[in-house]
Amino acid sequence: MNDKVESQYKSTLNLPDTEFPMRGNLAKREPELLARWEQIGLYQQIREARAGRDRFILHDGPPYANGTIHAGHAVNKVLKDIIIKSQTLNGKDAPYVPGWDCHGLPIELKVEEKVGKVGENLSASEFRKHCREYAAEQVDSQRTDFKRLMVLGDWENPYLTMDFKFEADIIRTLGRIIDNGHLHKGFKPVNWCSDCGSALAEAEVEYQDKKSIAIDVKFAFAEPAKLAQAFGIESTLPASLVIWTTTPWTLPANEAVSVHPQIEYSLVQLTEQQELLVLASDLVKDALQRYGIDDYKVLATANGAAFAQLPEQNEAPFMLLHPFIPTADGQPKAVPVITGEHVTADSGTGAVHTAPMHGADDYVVCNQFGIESEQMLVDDAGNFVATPVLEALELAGLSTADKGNFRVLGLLAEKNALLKKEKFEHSYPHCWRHKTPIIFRATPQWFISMHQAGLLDKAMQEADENVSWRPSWGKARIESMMGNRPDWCISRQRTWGVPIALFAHKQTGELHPQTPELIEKVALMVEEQGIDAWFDLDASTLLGDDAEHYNKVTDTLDVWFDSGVTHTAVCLQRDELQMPADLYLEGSDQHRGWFQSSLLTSVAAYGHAPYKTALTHGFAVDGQGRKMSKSLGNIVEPKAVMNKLGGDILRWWVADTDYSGEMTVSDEILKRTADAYRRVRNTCRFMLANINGFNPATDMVAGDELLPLDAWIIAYSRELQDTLIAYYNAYDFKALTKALMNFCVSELGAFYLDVIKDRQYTCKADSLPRRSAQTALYHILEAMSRWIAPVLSFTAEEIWENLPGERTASVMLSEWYQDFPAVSDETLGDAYWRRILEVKQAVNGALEKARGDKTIGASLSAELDLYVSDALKTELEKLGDELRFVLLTSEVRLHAMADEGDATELDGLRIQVSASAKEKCERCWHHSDSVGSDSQHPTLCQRCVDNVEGDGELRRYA
RNA sequence: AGGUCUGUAGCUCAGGUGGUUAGAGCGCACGCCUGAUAAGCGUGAGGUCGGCAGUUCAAGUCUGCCCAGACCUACCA
Repeated sequence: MNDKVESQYKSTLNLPDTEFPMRGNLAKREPELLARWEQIGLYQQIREARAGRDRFILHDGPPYANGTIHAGHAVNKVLKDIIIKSQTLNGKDAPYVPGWDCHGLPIELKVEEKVGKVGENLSASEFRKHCREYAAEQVDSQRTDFKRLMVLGDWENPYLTMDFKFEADIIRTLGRIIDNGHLHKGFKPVNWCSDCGSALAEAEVEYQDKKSIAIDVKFAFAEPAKLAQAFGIESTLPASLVIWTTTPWTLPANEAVSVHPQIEYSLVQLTEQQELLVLASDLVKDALQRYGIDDYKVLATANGAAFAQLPEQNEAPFMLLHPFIPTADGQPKAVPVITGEHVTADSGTGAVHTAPMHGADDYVVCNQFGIESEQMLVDDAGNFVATPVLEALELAGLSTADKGNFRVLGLLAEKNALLKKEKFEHSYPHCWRHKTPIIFRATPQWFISMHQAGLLDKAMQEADENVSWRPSWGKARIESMMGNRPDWCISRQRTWGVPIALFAHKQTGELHPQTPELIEKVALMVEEQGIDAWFDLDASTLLGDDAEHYNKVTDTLDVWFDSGVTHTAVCLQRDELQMPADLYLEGSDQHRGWFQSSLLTSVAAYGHAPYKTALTHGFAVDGQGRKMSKSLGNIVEPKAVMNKLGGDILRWWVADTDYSGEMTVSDEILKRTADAYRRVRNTCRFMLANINGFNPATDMVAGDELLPLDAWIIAYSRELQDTLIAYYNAYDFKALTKALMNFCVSELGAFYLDVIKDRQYTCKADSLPRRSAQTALYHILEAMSRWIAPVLSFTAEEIWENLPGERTASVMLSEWYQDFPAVSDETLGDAYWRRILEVKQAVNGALEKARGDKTIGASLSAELDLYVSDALKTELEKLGDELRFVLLTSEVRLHAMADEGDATELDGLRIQVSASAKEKCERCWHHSDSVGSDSQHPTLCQRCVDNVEGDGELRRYA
């Protein structure tokens, strides 16, 4: 307290007082609030309170049930929560049912680490049990962290894609999509183990060194002269494109040769052989050396695009003759030269033998050019099948692993197409169980066709016409992605997934004629026992004698299908939800993911989109805008922020940041965020401290009795509320936080609160001047606690608890504040006070100058002489004697404009500041002639005497 | 490599249809107050509007190119 003696009159003041602490101590106290929410069943109470009201359905996209939550999770959940809470305050019934995506490979990998692989250490069924347990643990762990973010939802009843009922509904939805004619059976290359006789998942493949035979093979151009022209020269010599491969056995399945459009190729003339070869320019030297040819010359060069088909072209400019596969009429089979981005000039020849049945890249590139193989030439055991052509070539029945491979080499040699053959050791995929090399082999896979029943067209139409994409570029994004996508391959060769519960005829591959009924039967079983019901099922149980003719499909569904059908398994199943949902809200990556899988499955099953609006947010990145990564060490973990700064700080950050692009987080940003939070908090605290002793039931001042300044701030607040609600409804939270902040700083901090302090502290406790201001503060707090509730969920509740009067158990059980008193003052309205603020600003400038001169210190030690225009004078006189309270000075004298004082930024205003020579009142600190006029209180001014023991001073304006 | 998006003071953000010295809040510096005090009030200093070129009498705002970053394409949720 320094050496100053505390005034004996201090006890006669009404100083601010509140239990509401200056510092939030959020990390410690937020969990206490969460416990209380849980204890009173807040989420359920809100449901009951909003039962029957208009609904707002934000449907939760399921995060994957693996790993601790990161900033991206936090952003997503908090944004959802802000929307849910603001809609709840709108009076809507806005349930939030969180969910998790539980099947799939990442969980399989985690479980494998723990218990080993299926078939080695345990059965598939046991493995699935472990997966289920693991996923449940992950859900629990993530749920705890999500709740800690103060996200309100039905956490005790979330949806899990591994719930038996959910699994059954996935199968039912698949059935519906099949009924609508979208299912299609096709071929696609997968990892295939000839020993297992089955496809392997990526996780079942391990890489080991393998010795292969690498060969360089000539593919002769059908029209060599034309080729020479493409290189800009004339020649009639035979010409070949040379490919290099380590899998000779795939050559019978060749359908094309790929070159890179931008790589340069050389046309090389072999002097001795009198023929031309096309090789990537960078590889000419190596290749010819490999072939033992040193007598050659490069005739010309050209980019691949000059002699190969581009995706936008309808036909290939050049065809090659397959070295040994004939067509039906005995002529060599012709295959096109195409361009592919997968081609490199790092090794080989720069031209890639392309067999869509045996390579992933090959399949993709052939798809692009509409090239399809008619038949799979290799059987389940890895042997060539017996087609007439292969029989004639003596390939039929030979194993691709050895004899078949050698026979291909022989054929090439016979046809003089083999330039080189050598041993080649490389890393090659092997079956994890048999430790044998695998092959790429196209197998039957299930697809959802984009075209056969018009799915793509309808989905595009829905996206275009019936969904609002926000930001608007989301529409172009998803349309472009869907437009380019191939048929959706929904088959996976996995253990932990929902089965494609179908029976396919052993010979024809046709689905069983009773498929719809069978699917429902299976679904009922899965509903009881989970997906194991299918895997354990003996086909004869359902098919009877038919079983011998049908294969039970054991592929699992792509997990995107699982999460894609939440519209059915969740929105249609839960009474509190509905479909289509009002809003899906996910990261921008989900245009390719969930937004799309949901749209496609919904359109396929029901013919319409599952959401009315798709809102997107960006990714959390570091202060420099770079993605977070372990190696950069720039990861911001929600948990750490939570434990250090608190959830409300993190939530304010989410709200304050423009989520339409990348969202930057760093220590500095969070520090600024915490600063902003403290400002809002302290403003509320000051208001709470100043309604100390105010009982709204008995002390509230009626609208028409309020002092004009108080009426103004109430009217201002009411208008601000409309603005804030509009921001919430537009999901523009950064505008909201800025508006809130500005209100606290400008209208309140720098003006209203500063001005009313004198009245609050010095007037009689129960006087009209004080009660009027308290009435205003009370209304503002009632409104403010709701304004901030969707964002600052903890702090809002804290204010709520500290407000006087009967109220609900949580601010979230209320709606936007509607009990502002009707106030209207035409003469002293908003325009008037804005004018006063301009004057105050000019006065501040003058006071600051006087302070610099050491003329004054505190503004109450100053007196003002204002030289003003007639118009301004009329305005200022409206406040009479109380102008000094607004300007926070001891005295203000108004004069007609004259050449006195200093000019200000305002035209009609000149100001003279002087230090008051009058006595300072010990109690109110104003300087006044009246100090000492009462002998009982020699250190007080007259109005303080009135306030201490008289009837109290009168205030009419401020 | 391609597609989409983003780039305004140290930080977070405003800046309809191009038009005076580019704004706000925070932070920072300085000052005041000590009856909001690990607070509050005031004043002030900070910007090549990512860069370059162009259209125009005039561009942060239109066009092109470039740079940096993010997301998506290699079936991975």
